[in-house]
Amino acid sequence: MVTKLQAHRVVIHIDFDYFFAQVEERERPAIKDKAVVVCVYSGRGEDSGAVSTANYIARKYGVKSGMPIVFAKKKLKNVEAVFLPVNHARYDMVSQEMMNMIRTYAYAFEQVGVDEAYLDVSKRVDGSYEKARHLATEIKKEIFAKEKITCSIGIGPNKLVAKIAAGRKKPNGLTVVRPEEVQQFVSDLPVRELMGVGRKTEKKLRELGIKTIGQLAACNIGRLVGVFGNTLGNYFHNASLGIDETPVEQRGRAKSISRIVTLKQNTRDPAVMLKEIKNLAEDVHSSILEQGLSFKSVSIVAVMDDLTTLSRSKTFQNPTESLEKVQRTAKELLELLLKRETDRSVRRVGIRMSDFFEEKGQKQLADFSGN
DNA sequence: GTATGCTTTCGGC
DNA sequence: TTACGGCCGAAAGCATAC
Repeated sequence: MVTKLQAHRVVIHIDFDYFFAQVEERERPAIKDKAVVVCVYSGRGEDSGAVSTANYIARKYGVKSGMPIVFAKKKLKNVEAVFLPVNHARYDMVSQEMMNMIRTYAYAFEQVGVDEAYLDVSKRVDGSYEKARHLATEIKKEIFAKEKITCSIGIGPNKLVAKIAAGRKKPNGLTVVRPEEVQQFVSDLPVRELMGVGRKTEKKLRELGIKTIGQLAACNIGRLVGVFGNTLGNYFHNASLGIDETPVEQRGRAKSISRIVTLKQNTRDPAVMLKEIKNLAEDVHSSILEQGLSFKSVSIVAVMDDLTTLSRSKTFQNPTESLEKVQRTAKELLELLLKRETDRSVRRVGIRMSDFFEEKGQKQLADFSGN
């Protein structure tokens, strides 16, 4: 039998520090010493909406992502603070510049969202964690020199460990975890550090007496599968041991595109909702066509007054590009949803399209039409 | 039974 | 405790096909 000596991988995870707020700071030096809170305003009332990101000064006072804006204002009531609306177009531009710099360092590159990336640098550093540390320092230097943005970096033998490592020292941190240190490194950390463990899963695990990753590792795998199902149970078991074989690879195009808005006021009037949904549909539809795609599935979403989310969806027999078909389908789906929902009123509505197909002739058509 | 497809919900950032 | 965005991917749950 032929055996191949498999050297350990060396994976880098890069996380841009408090990204949206840092971009705002960079562009308005005057706010740098203040609490900066980047907000998603919902358009109902002065301060309705949620916090997207805050700088570390604001965090010191307990401001967190996802928190209602009014809550953040209370926390910062005796502090010099700046509240700004999100400017996604701006952050996307900065992100792209940064990602294009970073990707040149790696044999394999994977962007995650707007502010995170994985690099497989095994070849580049010849399996050496010392070289990887040096490389990471260089990357940080170049990013700061060219973009004036700091980031936190984690290095490990796989994506799981690299990501957790990046989160250990923030902002502007660098954490290296060598293969032989993995067990020791993860075992005392709270399970919350694992990707896929949020508030709900954390609670479920706590009810099983599991608080740390080490305790998770000690838990019988059958028990985990019993509680979380096959996929998640096995994932948790492997993750608790710092095992993750998933490759660093470029992500393809999005599998769904959606838009959602908060209504001016809660309503049960289908006409009001449909008007909004039709607008959103136009938006999503044009974005899909711009990418030369057709689609097969449409779903609508309603967030009720108690913040529970309901959805209805429909998949066509064949892919289509028709906006009219989307809007007609959305209307049917909305009626279907409201028929079953008699007491609560609706706070937010949205639309989501998925099941994309490449439209082969699209490019030429676009050229002829002058687009 | 297993594979596959569709709908709805969950959870992370 | 307050009051509450806008996305995304993927799992769960169920139905149908072979």
